[in-house]
Amino acid sequence: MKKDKISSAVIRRLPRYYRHLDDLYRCGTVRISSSSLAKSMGLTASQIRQDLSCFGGFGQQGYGYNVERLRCEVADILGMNRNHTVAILGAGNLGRALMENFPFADNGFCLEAAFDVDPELVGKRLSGTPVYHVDGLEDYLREHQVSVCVLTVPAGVAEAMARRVAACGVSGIWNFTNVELPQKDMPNAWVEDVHFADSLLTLSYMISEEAP
Amino acid sequence: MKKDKISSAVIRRLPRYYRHLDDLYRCGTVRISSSSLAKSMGLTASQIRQDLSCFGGFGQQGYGYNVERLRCEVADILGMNRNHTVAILGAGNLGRALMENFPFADNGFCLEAAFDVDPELVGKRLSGTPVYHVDGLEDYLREHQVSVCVLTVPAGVAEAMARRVAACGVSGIWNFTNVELPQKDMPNAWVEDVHFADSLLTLSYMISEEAP
DNA sequence: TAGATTGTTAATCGATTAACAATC
DNA sequence: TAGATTGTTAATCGATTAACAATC
Repeated sequence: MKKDKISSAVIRRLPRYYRHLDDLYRCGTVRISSSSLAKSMGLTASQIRQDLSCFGGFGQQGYGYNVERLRCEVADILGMNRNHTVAILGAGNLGRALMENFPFADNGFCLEAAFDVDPELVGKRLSGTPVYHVDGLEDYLREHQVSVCVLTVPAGVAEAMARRVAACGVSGIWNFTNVELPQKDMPNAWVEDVHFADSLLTLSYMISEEAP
Repeated sequence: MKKDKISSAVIRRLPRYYRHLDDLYRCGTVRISSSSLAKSMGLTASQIRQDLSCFGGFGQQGYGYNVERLRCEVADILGMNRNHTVAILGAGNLGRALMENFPFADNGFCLEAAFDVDPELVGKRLSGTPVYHVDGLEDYLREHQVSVCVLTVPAGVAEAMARRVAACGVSGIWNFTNVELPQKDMPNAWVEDVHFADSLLTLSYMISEEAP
């Protein structure tokens, strides 16, 4: 039975379901039961059935789930077929690493532009993506529908940039800076953080504490 | 009262506590109560007191917490003062972005070496860090105590590299590849994932679903 | 002392797991 | 049909919040 409000615990598991289903699909697996998927993912079958049932009944008694169908359903739930667009703010090492290596298209995003202040970069293309000067950011955002801005700018300008793009109606900010952008200060945009330091410190705790 | 087994929910909040305490410390704040820290972090005071009490009693009734002291305690809990060392596997864009921009030292890690196969890079230094050929990885790890290896290699070789370093006694693997490295297959090393795609897809779900 | 705030115990809430009727 | 497996309801477990005595 479809649920109204999905808990964030469930949402955070969806991309992993997608990844596993995509692997299975590429391997040619046709069907899978909740229990075998659970086994390969290190979850319980109950949890998988509960999670999926938040969005509808995608399985069949006695059979399990059709991999291709379920993969598509999860992709749809995640919004992978909505022609989302993305612009990168800050074409330093990290910004370029994402431009050159991250498969935006495979995740349903079209990378359309990058912005920087470096005159060496502005006007060029990096991996096919045009780099514009940050001064033209607002004009660009007015003229192009951008769903998500990637924040790979220096920490000092992170908050200002976030406010600028949020004010222009961008729906999401993918924040790679170490700066906290409180959701309450960005009333119009969702903020998703990738805090490298938090991740490394978690690992630091684990290795300091005990062996796995 | 010190607890034995700390839940991962608590552990994942510790780096954020550290970040906020460090900010307060740098601003010269001397003391803080659980309720004002809670307010600025968007948590409840109860939760903060519960979390901290897993590790000991760091506060004082009627006063609150001494910022400098609590910052040090959290740093200690996180293992930031253990002279951890780190080596980067894969000096592509992402590896270089980490080498040049990520403050390993501020997080208690000493960046000692990078490994790659590119003859253009091997033998050089990047941001002061020597780059060695991957062929010498095992020899290096035998002679140097490396706590954590950063996995910024192409997906195709990720699992093989992970096994190699785990076999050499590395305690942690900081995994930036999109490949899943099941903890059960790495019995000796903790794996901490930074899955860019999972993060972006979570954001994709949020912006597809509703405004914040 | 009076006021403030902790650490901890108890109550509540939510998420995970187990069980099972429905059914392919 | 018999066996398998779902979707869902109920039971359990764990995490968060509330309350309050202790005490600085």
